[in-house]
Parts: sequence; structure tokens; C-alpha cells
Amino acid sequence: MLMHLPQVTLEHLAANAQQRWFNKREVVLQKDELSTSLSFLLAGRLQGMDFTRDGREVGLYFINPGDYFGEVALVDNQPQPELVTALARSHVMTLPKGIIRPILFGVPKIAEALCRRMANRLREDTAQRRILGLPNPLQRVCAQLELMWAAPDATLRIANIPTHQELAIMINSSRETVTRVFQLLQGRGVVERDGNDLLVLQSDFIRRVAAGDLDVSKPSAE
Amino acid sequence: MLMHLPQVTLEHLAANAQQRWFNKREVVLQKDELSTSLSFLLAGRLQGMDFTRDGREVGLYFINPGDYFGEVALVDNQPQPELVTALARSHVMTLPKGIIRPILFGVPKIAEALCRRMANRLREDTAQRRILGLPNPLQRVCAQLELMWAAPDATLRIANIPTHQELAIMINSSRETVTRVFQLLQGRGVVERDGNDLLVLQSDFIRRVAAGDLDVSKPSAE
DNA sequence: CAGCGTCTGTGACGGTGCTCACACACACCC
DNA sequence: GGGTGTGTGTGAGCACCGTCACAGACGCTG
Repeated sequence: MLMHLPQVTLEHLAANAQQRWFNKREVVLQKDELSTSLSFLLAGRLQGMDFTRDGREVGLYFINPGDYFGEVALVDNQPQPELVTALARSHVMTLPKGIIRPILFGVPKIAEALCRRMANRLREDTAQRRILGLPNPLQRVCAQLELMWAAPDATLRIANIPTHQELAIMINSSRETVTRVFQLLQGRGVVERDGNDLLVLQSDFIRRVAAGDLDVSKPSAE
Repeated sequence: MLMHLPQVTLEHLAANAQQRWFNKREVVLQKDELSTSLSFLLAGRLQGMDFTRDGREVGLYFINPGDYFGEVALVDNQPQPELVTALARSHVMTLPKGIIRPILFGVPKIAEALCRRMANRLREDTAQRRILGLPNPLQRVCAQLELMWAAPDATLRIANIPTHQELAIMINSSRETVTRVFQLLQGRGVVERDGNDLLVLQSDFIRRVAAGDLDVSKPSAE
């Protein structure tokens, strides 16, 4: 995003950037606070999340290294709409609002990059919402997995798989139900745990369940 | 949004704008098509929607007069992520991509307005997602109603209330369940139909149910 | 090593809402 | 008027999954 800036500006930014490490479960951006900066995730993994008024957790999106976040509050000068917390120990860089904001709209290339980023967030939100339309948790888990391995590369390894609880709040299910789904998938040899990663052995199976082509019973056991 | 442009540019835009009426249920933007223009809703009501792969309808957001839409595909030059259909007979104005796009990022004020619009969409998506985290349909219907009367003004009249089916797909329920919820609400005198509008007689009730403070049984019948 | 915290696995139970199947109300149009 | 389409109202039945309550696994840290 910043590649289009002249050298002088880059140095100016670098001089004002701050860095910080966050431990797992630590809050990176607090909800309802006014924006003070734009943030970049350098390493680790964050999750945008929220609570319903009756205290239920809701998972919104994941933030992976290279993404920036907190743009919404920065752009419209309103309070931060959701919480951002660390799913793992994470390294975050922040640029103070006063420094970054004048540049955002002044340089067309930057404005365009920002818009693309937000357009992308909107697409992701839509994709996530589509998942929630699926009628049963098995389908939703599979659809979510599909999204996650689409991200990195063509290998069938999902690095740093979130915990069952973290997945559950993304797809509106209970932790136990997600556990049971994984039991089923592992029992059929569809996926396999490898430390913090998840190996997808039968991507077709996942895809077909997500699409609703496959029934729960036992159509692949021949 | 366009108020910051010089007169000449405005005339240029006006000369290239097109208008069209859409009937109820007609498709305004088709999914997966490349963007050819930016669209404004002048009158009526539209809904962004999508289908899961197994054919289930998913309601994403409503578009009210004054909003523009189709920005996502325009910004990132990718296919339109979702369907936009008319909930009622609607009047739409379109500006061809070739005309509008150069202006978008060239004029800082316009770029900022576009970003604000997208930031707003992201906030709305988040609010909608929060609703889906509520455990039962009664709460979700009430939370949805809360969102809808927040929009226009302080009167407790929701104009042009969507059909039960349209609401159902927004809050992940079945049409029948929404009907039953409205039966309950009307039976208690909380809301009342008035033609195409819905009158909210006890906004507190709605608020408290949405927040989970109120139980289903009969706590307000004293 | 014991002790603790987080994550995963599993059983039992019960309510809830989805599905299917109808009937009715109302508008619009010829 | 009859016909058609769209929206609303309502009952019965059943699978499903959320909740509660545990136990076990694994990795820290002292």
C-alpha cells in the first residue's frame, strides 16, 4: 500500500511509527474508542470480534500478517466499531492518525489502495455472511475451512488453525458442536491435525459438504 | 457526495447519467458481472442479497433512497460480489464507470466520501452480524427492527416494512417463525400494522428483548 | 515433580425452530 | 365476477444442537 510514496515521506512515516508486541488474548483495539492511529499486523494473528448485548461472543474476521486494520474508525472519525484481539502473540506497528490521515486522501494511489482494502473487507464480510446462511454446523465448518485454505496457497495445509471456540463464534455454533464436527471429519480421514496446523486430505469432501451436495449419513464410505 | 465538484464537471456527469425504473423483484445488479457503472437509488428500496450454494436465500443489507451502490466492484475491478434486487418499484440512476472512476480518486474530497461510504457499509455489516449472534429468532427480529427505526427519524413508524420472508433471510430464520414472532408482538400491543408501515408502540419492549433482558414467557403482563 | 490453565473429547437431556402442509386475505387484471 | 399471484396465519412432528457437566490431554512455570 505504501509503495507509491516518495522517499522523503516514507522516512517521515518510519520516524513516527511505533511497534508493540501483544500477548495472546490481549486487546489490540478497544471497542468504542476514538481512533488514534492506523495499525499494521507484522506477525501473528488477530481476530475482529464483538459481543452481543447479552454477552455472547461473535467472531467477525481474521487479520493475517500484512493486513492493516482500524481503518474504519480512522476514515470516518467515529468510534471503533468492534474489538480486535490477539489470537496468538502478535507484532503490531501503528502510525499516528495525525501523520497518516493527510496522506490517505491527498495521494490518489494511496486513496485507491485504501478503497481496495475496504472493498476487500466488504467482500470477506459477504462471504462470511453467506456461510452463516448454511443450515447446519457441519456445512458451516466446512465452508469456513474452504475460506481459510483459499487464503495462503495451494497446499492443503491450514497453518495455525484457530481453536474450536474461535471457530465456533465465527460460524454461530457452540464449541462442543465444532469439536464433534472435527471428530467426524477426522474419523473419515478428511482432515488431520499436525501440531498447530490442519492438513486437508480430501478437499473434495469439504467442498461438497459446504455446497450441500453431500449428506451427513455415509455416502463416501464404500 | 458529489457536492464538492466544480460546475463543469457536474454538467459533464449529468450529461452521461442514465436513469431507469425497476419493478419489484427485478434484478438491478447481477452477481459475478463486471462493473460497468456506479448506481444511485433515487426512490424505492433495494436489497443486497445472495444465495448459498445449495440455493438458500441470504439477505445482506437494504439500500434506501440517497444511497449509492455497486461501489465494491467499481473500486477493485472485480466481479460484483452479490445480487441487488428491487423490493419495491425503484428508480435508479447510473453513471458509467469510464466517467466516474477517474474522478473518484483524483478529487480528494470525493475519495474521502467514497471511503466514508464504504466504512459505513462495514459498520452496518458488523451490526447485522451482531444480530445473527443472538440465540433466538424473537431477539433477532427485535434487534432488526431496532436497526430499522434508527435509520429514518425519531418517530416510531417504520415505513415500508419488508415482508416476513425478506426479514427472515436477513436474520437467518424461516418465514413462519417471523410470522409467529409478529403474532406475539402484535398480541401484546408492542407493534401494529398500518398498511405498508409498522407502528412501534412499545419501543422499550423491543429494546429489552433485543438486549436479552426480557424473557419470552410473560414478564410484561402485569 | 506437582499444580495450573487452556484446549479437546463425550454423554445425556430437553426445548426450539425448521419443514411440510394447508387455509385464508387481499390486490390486481381481464 | 373468477382467476392468479403474493403475502400472512397456523398446526403437528421431529431432528438437531445448545447447554450443562464432566474427564482427559497437553503444555507451561515454579
